[in-house]
Amino acid sequence: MQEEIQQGRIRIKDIAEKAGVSVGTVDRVLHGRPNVSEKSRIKVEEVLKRIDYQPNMYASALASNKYYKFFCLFPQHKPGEYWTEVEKGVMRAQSKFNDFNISVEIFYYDPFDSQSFLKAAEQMQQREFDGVIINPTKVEVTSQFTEQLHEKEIPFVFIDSNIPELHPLSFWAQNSQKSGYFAARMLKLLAPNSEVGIFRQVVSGHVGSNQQLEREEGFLQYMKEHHKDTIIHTLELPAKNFGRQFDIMDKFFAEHKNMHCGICFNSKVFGIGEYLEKRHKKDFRLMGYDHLERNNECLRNGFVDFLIAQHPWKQGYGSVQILIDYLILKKEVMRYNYVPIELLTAENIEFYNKTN
Amino acid sequence: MQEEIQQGRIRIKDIAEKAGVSVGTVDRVLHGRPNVSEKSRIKVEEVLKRIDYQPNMYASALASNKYYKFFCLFPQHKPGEYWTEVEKGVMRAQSKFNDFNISVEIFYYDPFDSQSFLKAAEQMQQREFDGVIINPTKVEVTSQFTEQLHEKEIPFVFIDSNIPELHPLSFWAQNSQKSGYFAARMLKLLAPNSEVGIFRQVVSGHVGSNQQLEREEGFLQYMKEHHKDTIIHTLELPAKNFGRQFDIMDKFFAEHKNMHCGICFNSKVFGIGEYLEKRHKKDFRLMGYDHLERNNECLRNGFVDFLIAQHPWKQGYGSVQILIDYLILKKEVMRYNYVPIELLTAENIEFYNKTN
DNA sequence: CACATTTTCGTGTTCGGACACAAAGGTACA
DNA sequence: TGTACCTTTGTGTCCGAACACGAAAATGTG
Repeated sequence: MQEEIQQGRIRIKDIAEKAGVSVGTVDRVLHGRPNVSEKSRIKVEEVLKRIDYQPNMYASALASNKYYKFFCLFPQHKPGEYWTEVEKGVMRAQSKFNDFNISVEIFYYDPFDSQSFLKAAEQMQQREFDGVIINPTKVEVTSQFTEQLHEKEIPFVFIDSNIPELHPLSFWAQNSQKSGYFAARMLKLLAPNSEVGIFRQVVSGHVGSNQQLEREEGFLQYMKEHHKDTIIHTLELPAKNFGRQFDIMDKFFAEHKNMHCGICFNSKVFGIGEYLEKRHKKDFRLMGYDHLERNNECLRNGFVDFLIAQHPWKQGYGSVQILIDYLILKKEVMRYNYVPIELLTAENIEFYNKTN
Repeated sequence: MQEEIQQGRIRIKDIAEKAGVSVGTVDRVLHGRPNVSEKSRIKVEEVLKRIDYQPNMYASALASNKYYKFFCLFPQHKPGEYWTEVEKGVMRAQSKFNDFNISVEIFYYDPFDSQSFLKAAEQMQQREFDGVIINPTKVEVTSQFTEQLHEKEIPFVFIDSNIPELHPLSFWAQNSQKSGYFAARMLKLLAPNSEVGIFRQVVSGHVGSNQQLEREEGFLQYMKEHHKDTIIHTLELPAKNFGRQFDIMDKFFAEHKNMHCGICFNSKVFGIGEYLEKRHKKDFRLMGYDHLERNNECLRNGFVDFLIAQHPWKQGYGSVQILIDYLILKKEVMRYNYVPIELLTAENIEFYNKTN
């Protein structure tokens, strides 16, 4: 079958022949470049209307011989944490689309220090780049950066959470509210009649991330709609060494003898799981977020029952793809991209795959 | 940033310069073609060892100017059924990789008539093709075709289920046994103390598909390991108009008053769900397989509680990708590809997305 | 050593599209 | 009618890799 010519493929040359003009003219029409007479333009457009021309993107990228630089702005993190997976996705996309002549560079900010976000942004702006992937922080801070990007007409994609009013090109995230709602349904199945504990991560006294708040909101909404009488207790624990405050936790559990299930709206649930393990507390059903090695370990040991995963890998990969589609392939891009809300259990976790 | 030359990219030309030979010689070494002196070969191989050469696949595909034809052999089906989604994935891959000069053609067989499989295979063999995606039927039948493929050295990928002893290039499927095991865990959560009903699809008296059998096997294993005392009732229903045999079903439900949950190990669970709806039977928890419009409708109405999805779209897309990686990009391919075992509920189904 | 044959190797063309450049056509004005 | 200038159009080169072809070098044979 090889060595044959496929009839289906239409080239610029074919269009030129059909329209009775040269390839140069077709090229000018296709790209909306000037210096084409009305007569020629119409001839070409007629042909384009009749046929379905799909340019060979690889030939195109090859010929244009351009180089694209994408920057990422992510929170600082330790290896093995949530953002490591996002980065893996980004890097995978970079190598996968390497032949388009792209490269990606990651910048970091301290999520607990908003000045740090702007400092990193400033560093980036001293260099040239064609697109950015941003994990947004507070609106007032993020907007300072994105306004400059809008001015320079540099597209940006939000990742992991979204701020629609800053008008990103697109975003990749999970619907936090709905995922909290789903979590509530699942927790109620695990422990239908139990009081519920919520383990909050706080930084200097208040919940840092919007995501955590939105998940809790969805969770509470489900309870209001379906199980109004459920009693909920909340324990606030500092982000540093989350779950290692054994004395506070002992007290919390001792005070609520009828609380046999709980949830943690961030990826640090292993902190609680490991506490339960230390205390040999097997009668407590626990849920949390994200496919991290330490969380998975708890799942396998039975100290976490369910994890909700949000495909960080896919978010990273997808964000790069969005920029490529928009800048290089000139395709329409989806303005919103929600990752699925997935339930991981000891029984299905081995098949939660990270490949594309 | 555009218009710059990226330092990182290495071309054949660069290798030639470093090795002090011409591009022709480098090309011969890279492809293992003859007519290269030992001396030149070593010079080139030295350079290749030092650097990490990643050929520009798009330039390569462009230059080779080959055309690849892939065939699929799938079961006949009506629109909207499971296999429609697989086909969508295949077609998406075809258009996505169109610039590699590939095209895909689908052949069908009657899953209840094994002669039909071989007839379709024969039809295919009268034409030329470079790779096949096969949904295997019985081993004895499938092997007749795959042996011929091995002789001709045409690679084939199994989809939806696997027969390892026929040595496919790769396969894409869900682990049926584990997915049944997972289903059992979930059903036990839904109705912890209830007797269980299994709704089997049978054709002329016996279960047609391996997949259904393996899922049931996994299901029973979970029950044996964790809930030995669970009472299970089985109802066999013919594939034609599955779930429309109201009289038989009425009898089944009447006979088992303590049976408040059930499962159906194939994608036709909507048949049972719609029965429950007609009978206004809200006290029965039902599980089934696959993201089909009629199943989703049952999920939304509350007559099916959980669906297990198996990414048919991804299986189709992935199978084409395997053939491309192997034949065109000459990459190592994964020999086994399991799709995740995903739980769909009314709360998360809207985010079960089919995009890549 | 002359000549034929085989092996080795470099050059040139090709793929489809982007873009530079030059040639041709058109218009304006003295 | 000639010249200047702008618009329109076609041609040629390039991107990176594949492969055909022919030249050069090595080997074989009488």
